[in-house]
Formats: sequence, C-alpha cells, structure tokens
Amino acid sequence: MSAPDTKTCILNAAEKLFAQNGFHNTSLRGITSLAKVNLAAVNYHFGSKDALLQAVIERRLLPLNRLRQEKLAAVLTQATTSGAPPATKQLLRAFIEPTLAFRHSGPGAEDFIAMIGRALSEPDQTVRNCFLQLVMPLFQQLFKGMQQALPQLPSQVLLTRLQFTLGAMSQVMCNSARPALQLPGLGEPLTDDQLADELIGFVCAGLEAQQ
Amino acid sequence: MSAPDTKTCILNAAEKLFAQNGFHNTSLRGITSLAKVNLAAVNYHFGSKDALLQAVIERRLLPLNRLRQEKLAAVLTQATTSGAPPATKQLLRAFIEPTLAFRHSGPGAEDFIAMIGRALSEPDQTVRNCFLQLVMPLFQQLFKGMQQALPQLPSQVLLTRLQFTLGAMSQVMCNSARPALQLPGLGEPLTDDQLADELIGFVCAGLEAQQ
DNA sequence: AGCCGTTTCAAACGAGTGTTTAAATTGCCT
DNA sequence: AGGCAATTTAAACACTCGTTTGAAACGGCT
Repeated sequence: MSAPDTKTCILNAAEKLFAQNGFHNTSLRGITSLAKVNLAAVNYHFGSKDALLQAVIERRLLPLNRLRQEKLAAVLTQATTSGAPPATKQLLRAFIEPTLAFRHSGPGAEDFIAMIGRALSEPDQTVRNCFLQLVMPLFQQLFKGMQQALPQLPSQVLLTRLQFTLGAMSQVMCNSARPALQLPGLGEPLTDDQLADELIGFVCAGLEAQQ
Repeated sequence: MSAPDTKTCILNAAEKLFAQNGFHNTSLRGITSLAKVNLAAVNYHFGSKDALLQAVIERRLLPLNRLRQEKLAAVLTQATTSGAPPATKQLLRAFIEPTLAFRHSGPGAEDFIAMIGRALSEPDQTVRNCFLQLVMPLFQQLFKGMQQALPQLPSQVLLTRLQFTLGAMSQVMCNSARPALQLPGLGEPLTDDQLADELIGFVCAGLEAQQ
C-alpha cells in the first residue's frame, strides 16, 4: 500500500534504521532491503550515503523548524506589541511543544525525533554538522528571545542554561521510543502531555533560577 | 616516557578514539596504529573489540562510581543521623561534582567523560548496555535519596525529572571537550567551577519546581 | 510502431573490517 | 646456556562496506 515511490521508500527505511542503529552502523544494503528496492537506487536517487542522510534530516526538520520558528515569532511579536518582555515559559512552549508533538505526526516520526535528539552529542561530523546547520538559526532566535525574557542573566550564563535545556530535551526525544532508564514498580509512566508539561516546568525553573 | 605497557597503550588509544569518533566508527587498526602496537595485540590482550570497549569503560567508570557512591552515602548517612531528610542540592553535588571534576583527573579523562555523556542516548546496544549495567546501581541510590529529599513528588515524576537531570549533565560532559553550541561575541566562557555551579543550580531548581 | 529519457537491475569493484594463524621474538627461570 | 611460557609479529582469512558499471526494463511521446 501507500508508497510506490522509490525515493520515499528509501527515505522511510533510512530514517528508521538511522534512528535505531545510528548512521555509521546502518548499511545501504540494510536500507534497500527494508525498502524493497535495489541497492543502486540510493546512489542513483541521492548520490551518496551522506546525501541520503541530509535528505532524511531535511525532509522532516525543515517543516518542524518552520513551525517552531513561527511559534517563536508569534510569542516575540505579541510581546513587543504588548510592551512587556516575553515570558520564559511561553518561549519554551513555542520551542518544545511542537518538537514533542512531532513524534506523533505520523509513522516514523518518533524514530526521527530520537535521531535528532541524539544529533547534538553525535561524535560524527557528518551527522552533527548537517543537523547544526539547520537548527542554528532557530536556536539563535530562541536565544535572543530569552535574552529579553531574562535580561538580568549574563549572556554566557544564559547560553549555558540553554545548553542544559537542550540536554534535558534531547533526553526526552531519545528515550520516548525506547526508555533507557526504568525502575520497576513505579506505576504508570507519564502521558505525553504530562511529560511535555514536566519538561517545560523543569527547564523553566532552571532557567529562571536566581544566581 | 610513561607507558611501555601494551595493554595500557591500547586502552589509552581506544579511549581517545572511541570518544572522538564513536565505537563503530573506530577501527582496531586505528587504535593499534595510534598505540604503536601490533594489530593482533587487541585480540590477544582483550579477546575482541567489544571486550576492549568494556575494559575501556570499566577502567575509569568503576573508580568514578565508587567515588560517587561514597559521596552519596555520606550525604545519606549524615541525613539519617541528623534526623532530617537529605537536601536536594547536596545529593546533586555528590553525584555531579565528582563527575565533572573527573575530566581533569589526567590525560584522556575528558575524552572519557564525553564518551560516557553520550552513552545514555547511544543507539548501539554494545555501548549502552555496558554503561547502563555499571551505572544503574548508582542511579538507584540517587533515586532513593531523592525520594527522601522530595517526598511530595510522585515517583514517576521524580524519575522523569532525574532523566532531565541526566540529560543536562550529559550535555556538559559531551560538550566540554568540543562545544557544539557557540555564539560569537559573548565574552569569556564560564570556568569549570562556574559551570558545575550553574548545572547544579539549574537541575536543583528544576527538581524542586512545584507541580 | 519506434524512439528516448528515466528508472531498475544484477554484478562486480576496491577498500576496509574484526579475527585468526603460525612463526618469530622476548624475557625470565634453573 | 638452554628451555619455556608469554608476547609480538606479518600475513592471511572471510566478510561487509559504499560505489560504479553496463545492460535490461519501463513509460510517455510523435
């Protein structure tokens, strides 16, 4: 059903395997056999394995970044029109909620988010650069907004705290597909909405902590 | 100078390359040529590449875990003798400060910490299981201490917030060797002591945030 | 029908991988 | 000095990798 398009089949299979096994631990043969296409199709349609990775990331990250950018811009313009600085929590919401909600935007999206969550600490330059290049403008926008929301914080401190924020966030992104940390007998795990609220509350408190 | 011991040379080289390039993107030939030993020495002394990874991790993580465990136990016993619950910040200090200080415990230690910081979100089971198996008892001890420090928090919420904590922490561990996120013209970056204080203050505020 | 650009296919290429082997070398012992 | 176990060495093994090739199949066109 659904996708007779060879290119899309390859993208879907690559996304799943890159997310599950990492870029270097995924072979083109694994991808093409999962996608049920010929091995040479990857190089024909994308040129190389690196270019395939770029395509996999761009396909989902460009729309997601556009959405996050819009939500951030909405918070910022609404703040300037009202004359008040933007609220930390609103900025965080604009950045985090679309990201976590994206996991349920369709099949494979959860894998993709796990992959992106890992990208920041990725040792391989191929993956990290491809990700950083796409996400840096958005991060700078978030940083500028936070400078307005928390003007008393020195810029370096703010940057550091935003790194903590990304770290907490990426932990959620990676571990929603397959939780690494589990303890027995703690009852029901949190729902996705609860998880998002917890994350936002956590990093908001951390960002606003007095020095 | 220093290390004519073949086994140690291999461990040092493997540690550096595993940390810089990841486990799967590091070849035994790269390790042995950096260590200036014969290729077969790895299999002779360690048995396999997987076993070498385990040895690399255990060499540093066992002493580090022992130190963290002792500091945690000290906080906990001092709390029980005083009758009061342990303080969140003291528990965090016992867990975080030795970890960050470990980066300066000698050559290669910073690389090792970066590798450990990545381990939680590692897609590869070889690396993640090896790490989790060594760190889970310590994490459970931290969890129990936090249950005493924050008794009003439901266990699942506490677990989730501790995951955020580990995420923020791993971000510091990974990015101290090579910072991924940098913005131009922000002045001097934080010193290591400032960084540790910031991290502890951030996650402490997040853990203690009211629901 | 015949053509032609696009796509698919099986097969092979050269390079790199972890591991094994058997001989050579070393260093310590009586 | 000779013997012996531990170590080192060069070479090869079987395999997987990303990529390339040239022919085959497809699909819309006049």
